[in-house]
Amino acid sequence: MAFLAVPQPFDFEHTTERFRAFGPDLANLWHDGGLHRVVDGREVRIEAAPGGVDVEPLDDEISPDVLRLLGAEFDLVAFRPTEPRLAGVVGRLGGFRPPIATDPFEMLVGAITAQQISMRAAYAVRNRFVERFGTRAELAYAFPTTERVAKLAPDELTAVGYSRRKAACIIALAQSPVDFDALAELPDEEVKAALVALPGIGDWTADWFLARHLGRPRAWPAGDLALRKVVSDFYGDGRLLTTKEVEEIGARFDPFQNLTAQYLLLGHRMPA
DNA sequence: ACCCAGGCATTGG
DNA sequence: CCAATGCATGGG
Repeated sequence: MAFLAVPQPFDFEHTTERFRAFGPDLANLWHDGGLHRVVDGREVRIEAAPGGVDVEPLDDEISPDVLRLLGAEFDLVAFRPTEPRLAGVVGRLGGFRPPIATDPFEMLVGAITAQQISMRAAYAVRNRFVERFGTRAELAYAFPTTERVAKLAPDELTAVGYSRRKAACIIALAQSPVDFDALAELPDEEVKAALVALPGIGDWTADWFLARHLGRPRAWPAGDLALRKVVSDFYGDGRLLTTKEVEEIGARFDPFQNLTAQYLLLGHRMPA
């Protein structure tokens, strides 16, 4: 068990809430007070420690992924909103670092899975997918690889609960030659344009890719139903604001739209 | 038995 | 730009 320092402020429980909130996630498995994930073929356990986390095993291959997973790259020191409603949430959830989804394929498949259906339903479907086509290490599963998924037949995905359209899109994504390393070098709008050109990926999925995989500060998934609800509740007039209205409201949080969205959503899941 | 859930693609105003 | 449609599962 080796100690890994995480930039302060940092709250392990708030940061890992996502991996407990919607039921278990077999690829990011909460077990007995710690988070288990397969990194480079090895299962890693992460648990809370003063000033950071204890990690087992830990080496130079693993630590960058763990730090990204714990949202170390976000600038929480600069994120000091003055707007009262948001400031209240940030004060209450201090040290929350939005987790980065380190693997782009896993992130996009997870997002496609969650399109339109409830998070509970999405987790159930995705876990069946991970269990059937992934590789179990000890407790956690390595997410299914693009190579494996590229060879699947649509029926194998509908069998675990995907719609025919989602099944086709996930297989097409696995077969597509998209270069995620190259994408990561592009500005937000160009990343979005490249992703939205792929079947089954729209504004919502591309925005969450910017937010949760690339950690782009200005990512703002204005079409997200849960975000629309929180923003409507805080800044609206009683009705559910449209995507376009939420998009416009995002400007007042510039350049911290991503942190704002994730704090608002966590605040919504963890009421005062 | 419905209805809604952290959408998308398509068609048609 | 907006409205309507079908899709799959899980929870209320």
